[in-house]
Amino acid sequence: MSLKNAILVLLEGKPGTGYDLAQRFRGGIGQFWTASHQQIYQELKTLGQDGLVEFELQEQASRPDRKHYRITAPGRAALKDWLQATWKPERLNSAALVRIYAAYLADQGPVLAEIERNLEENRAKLDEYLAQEASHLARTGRTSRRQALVYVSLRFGIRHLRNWLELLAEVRALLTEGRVPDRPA
Amino acid sequence: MSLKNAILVLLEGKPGTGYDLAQRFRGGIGQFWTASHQQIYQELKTLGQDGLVEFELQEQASRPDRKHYRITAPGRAALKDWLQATWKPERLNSAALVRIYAAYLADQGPVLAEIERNLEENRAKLDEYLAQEASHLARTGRTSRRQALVYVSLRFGIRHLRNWLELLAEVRALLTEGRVPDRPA
DNA sequence: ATAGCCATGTAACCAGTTACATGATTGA
DNA sequence: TCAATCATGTAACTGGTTACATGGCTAT
Repeated sequence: MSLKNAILVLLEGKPGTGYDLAQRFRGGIGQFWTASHQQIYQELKTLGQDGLVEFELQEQASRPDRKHYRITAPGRAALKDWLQATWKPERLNSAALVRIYAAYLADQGPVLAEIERNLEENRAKLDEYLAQEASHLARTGRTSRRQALVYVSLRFGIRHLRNWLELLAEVRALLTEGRVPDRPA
Repeated sequence: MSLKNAILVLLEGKPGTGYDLAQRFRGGIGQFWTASHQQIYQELKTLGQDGLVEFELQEQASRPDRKHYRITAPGRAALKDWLQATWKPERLNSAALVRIYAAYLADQGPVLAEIERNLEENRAKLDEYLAQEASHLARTGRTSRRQALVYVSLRFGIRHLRNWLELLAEVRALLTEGRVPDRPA
């Protein structure tokens, strides 16, 4: 249900091929929704059958022909309906958090190694996001509603990463030095 | 894969019926992993076939007999292996974030209504978590590694909720007053 | 040469949701 | 009397992952 709408959001922003969409799911909206190319091609097919998107064939020598998709009027309407519908409770399933929660059942070595790796990864991602934020703040002139929403979403992502980093640091301190935070979060 | 291990974690903590587990998935570990009773019963069946859990039938008059499950030695071993394995990248899929990201395509009314509802819900949940934190901090004496991990996980949950609340507040300010945050997150 | 990008897809499988089914007990 | 709690499950469906398949172009 939501993959469908995430695709419509992307195509509303800018038409493109399935391949393009797969790329775009790695940055921007990819913070909040991801999809593999297999899923995307499938979904585009159904969306096409339902008339919510349409494509133009661009023939190419030596490569598969490109299908350049764009959203249709019914597609826009469906998307708007979904955006205005009531949100249903989300389930967050994080294997990493389960592993941390139960880390007392494991040997420290391998767990700490994973934590280190994750700290690195998330620090790098945070730097990226911070750079994006800086470039937003450097922009002069009034911001469109759309840009503003992208920006507050980015802020959420930044704080989310910081939260993760803090968790990982606390877990590391706990496993290595036995230190437990003594003041409220 | 992870549902399986989440169940093993729960049973490691304390044996119980499928019904019990469904309850427990609402508090504590339920912050990070949720499952419906249908999933749980299915999974317990397969875990039983694989010898990772076993059950004792407790007959009851007038109600379905209870199957009291507990983890087995091979179950514990499998869980430990999983806890020590390398973490694979997680995909976070949040429909709510997609809706916010694309809210500029919708009428404000219904979106703001959902945001209000969500603010309420999350504030209530935050209060619960804060109460749990307070009761942890009030506890005297040394904490076991296990309790400490539960505690740092809880702290993560608290900060996560605060992050959500901040996002929702920023979106509301944006949609109602057109106010865009002007200082870094 | 070898890896990575471009560009599409199918098939088998695993995970999760929704709907259906039963039925006594307890408390408001 | 109505809703919630206890206690189990099946069946159909939808969503998502993994593996497989093709094949030229470009940069190192």
